[in-house]
Amino acid sequence: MESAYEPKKYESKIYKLWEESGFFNPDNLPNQDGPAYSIMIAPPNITGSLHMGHALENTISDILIRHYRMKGFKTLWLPGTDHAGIATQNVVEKDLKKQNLTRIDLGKEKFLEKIWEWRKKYGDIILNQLKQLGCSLDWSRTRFTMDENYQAAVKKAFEHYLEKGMIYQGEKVINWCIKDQTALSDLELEYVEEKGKLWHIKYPIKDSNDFVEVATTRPETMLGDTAVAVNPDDLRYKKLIGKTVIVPIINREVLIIADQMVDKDFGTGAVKITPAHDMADSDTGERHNLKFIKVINEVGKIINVNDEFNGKKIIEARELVISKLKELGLLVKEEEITHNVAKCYRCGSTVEPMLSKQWFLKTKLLAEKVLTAIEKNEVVYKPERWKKIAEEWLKNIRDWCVSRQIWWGHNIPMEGNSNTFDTWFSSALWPFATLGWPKQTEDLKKFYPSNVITSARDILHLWISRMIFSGIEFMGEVPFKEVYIHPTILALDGKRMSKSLGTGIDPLVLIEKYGADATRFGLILQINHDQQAVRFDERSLISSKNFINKLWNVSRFIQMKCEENKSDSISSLKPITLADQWILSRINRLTDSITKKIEKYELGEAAKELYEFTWHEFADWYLEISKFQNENPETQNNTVFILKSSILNLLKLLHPFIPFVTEEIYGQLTGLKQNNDLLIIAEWSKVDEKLINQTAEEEFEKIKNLIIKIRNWKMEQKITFKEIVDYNSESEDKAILTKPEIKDLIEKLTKTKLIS
RNA sequence: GGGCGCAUAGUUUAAUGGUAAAACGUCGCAUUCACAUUGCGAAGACCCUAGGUUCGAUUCCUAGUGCGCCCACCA
Repeated sequence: MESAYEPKKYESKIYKLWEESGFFNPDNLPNQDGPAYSIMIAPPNITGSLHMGHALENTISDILIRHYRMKGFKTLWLPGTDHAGIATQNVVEKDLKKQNLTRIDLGKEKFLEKIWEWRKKYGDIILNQLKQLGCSLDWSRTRFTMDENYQAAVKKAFEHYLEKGMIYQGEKVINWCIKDQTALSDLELEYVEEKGKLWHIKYPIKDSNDFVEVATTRPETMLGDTAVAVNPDDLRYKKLIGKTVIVPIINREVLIIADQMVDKDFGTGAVKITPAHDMADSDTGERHNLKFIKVINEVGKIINVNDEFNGKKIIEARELVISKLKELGLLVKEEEITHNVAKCYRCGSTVEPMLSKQWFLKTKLLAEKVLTAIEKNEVVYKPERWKKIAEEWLKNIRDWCVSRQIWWGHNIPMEGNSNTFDTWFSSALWPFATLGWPKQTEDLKKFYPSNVITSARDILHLWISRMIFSGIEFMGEVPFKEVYIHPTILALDGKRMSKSLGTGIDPLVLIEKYGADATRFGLILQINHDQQAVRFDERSLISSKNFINKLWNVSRFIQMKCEENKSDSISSLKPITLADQWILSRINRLTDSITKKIEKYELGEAAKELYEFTWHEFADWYLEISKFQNENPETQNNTVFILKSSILNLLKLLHPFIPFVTEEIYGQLTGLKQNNDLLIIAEWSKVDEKLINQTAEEEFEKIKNLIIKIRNWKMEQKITFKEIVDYNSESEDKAILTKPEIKDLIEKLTKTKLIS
């Protein structure tokens, strides 16, 4: 063993060893009778490359999987990727643009061919990156959301909903992305704060010289106005309710209606209603039976108005409306305003609400079933606060627009292939479609429901809630028992890590710099199971790298001692020193604590404890003491035995966190291997209650403190240890070290680093 | 507008109803020892502000401020 651990020398070799062993696959595990433990990966998009969120999330899952595997469970961690409709279509379109081509030029069939080619070439990059991180995923079960079987699952789900009358086609106001040419669901919007203008416009009241003043940020939509609404309790407008006003420019006569949705205090307190181009107005329109007049089309141009407006782009129409209003003297004022504008979560362009014929899934009953399951604790959220947030959304759920007008995706069966499903419609089936559903497979029986889903909070509704209702609907059972929402990784300044802002950190660069183990450990060290966000600090990875090197050298030392003393046939541990009792007690306590922490998702806490123990208890104290215990024939055998068993135990406890280096050490420590097997399937340590010894811990603590006092004293007085001893023996009455045993102990300690 | 989280050393984070711990950084000291990716030591914190509960608050409560995030039909 070299004196410094070099991750690059070992990591790929060890990963290969694991893959060849077959132990990532539950069917090859030695204990076939063990209970199942399964996790379905949150499938990364095929367009993606590994980011810090992935690195953290998958490290967490890998820790859990490795822990339970060692505990004898039949563990399955299933990998896969998501076809990611809009995202992928965008990427390939961009690629085509380099050759000055659009998807329209190619036509649907050719374009889809291109996407499949693209996916073949780049789609698995991210999975290979997970291998570099050390993830013990069962590659033999890798799934893709567009696989043949998965297509069957989506089809089956649609037919099921159709039969039950839960899915319907309807013309409703939906969010339309003009750039991507598709409908989007409510969850696929991002609200961005923007500076805009609020225009105050006078609408003349019919047969009078009076006006009603309305305010709008989108004046072009007045071309589709079919009412003006006021709050029924608004005294200013009470007498106007029921009167007719004339929408300027187009001179349409519309009614003034009363509706609670109007906020008296915003703008002028009177709202123009455009049912075909606003979500809220569409609801109002339905309540009051208003006409829906569509004036903006799918490509963002004006329709159904007149020759002057038809065919104009939204922004041109807006300018024209404003200038005409000015001419008419009906524009009261332009006000600067900051407001939230809905953007497409994929391309960032402004979303236009518009009337459109789409497929909708009725979600109310589905959501109610999820709420019941949550109430019955069939699915448990960790940390608990996410439960409330999930419930809030489920209680206020709206029907889900599941059709998309993009080409890349699952075809909607009834449609003669023109529309596709929302990517999330297929992702919602992930926990069982990956196991073979709708076929009743062995895997489905064994591994459904999974134990936990590990995820970022931003897809709590988009994905997790929808998986739960799909699971209940199709499998009759929640798809996972626990939802663990891990913290979000922020940049050091507390801002979001994002590629576009250039604040992202590439985990692969970190792996290159510090090794996969240090990257994993450094990440986990920074999190707290309860926390919402973490400011990523690279210094933690430096500490971790040093820690791993420390572990490496501790092992090297023990290996040396084992070679010096080959008698490992100790039948009893007597006589046993205080230090021996202490370390045995401590390591058993540690085993208990780490096991509990992992199972409660307290991984950061566990990592900190392992770091502290390995370095500052085992290495700093026991290893130093072992040096003189090793010189005494009476204590030598025990010491070597305890060193061996302790490091073995520590390697097991550390393995889920830093799998590569622990596996390598395990392999190198001659005589430590059990049945010549790999650490990945070594049996997780059991706590030996008999060895937990409170008294020994307290006694040892006293000696530690004494030694620390001596160190301090020595530093302050700037004298050597020899001078302390000499001073002591010269004058017994002035002695600092009165007890001869302590003097003796400290003399021994000079041979170590405890006092030097 | 509603909700959630956070606020502690220069920095990133712990813990705690009895004035606080670690890592990195800083400053000393050590060096043929498994490890300089090391060991030992030191300096460094009015624990965000204001009230309240309490014998006592950094910790519990309330309000405020700042930062981060989520939800919402502010047109």
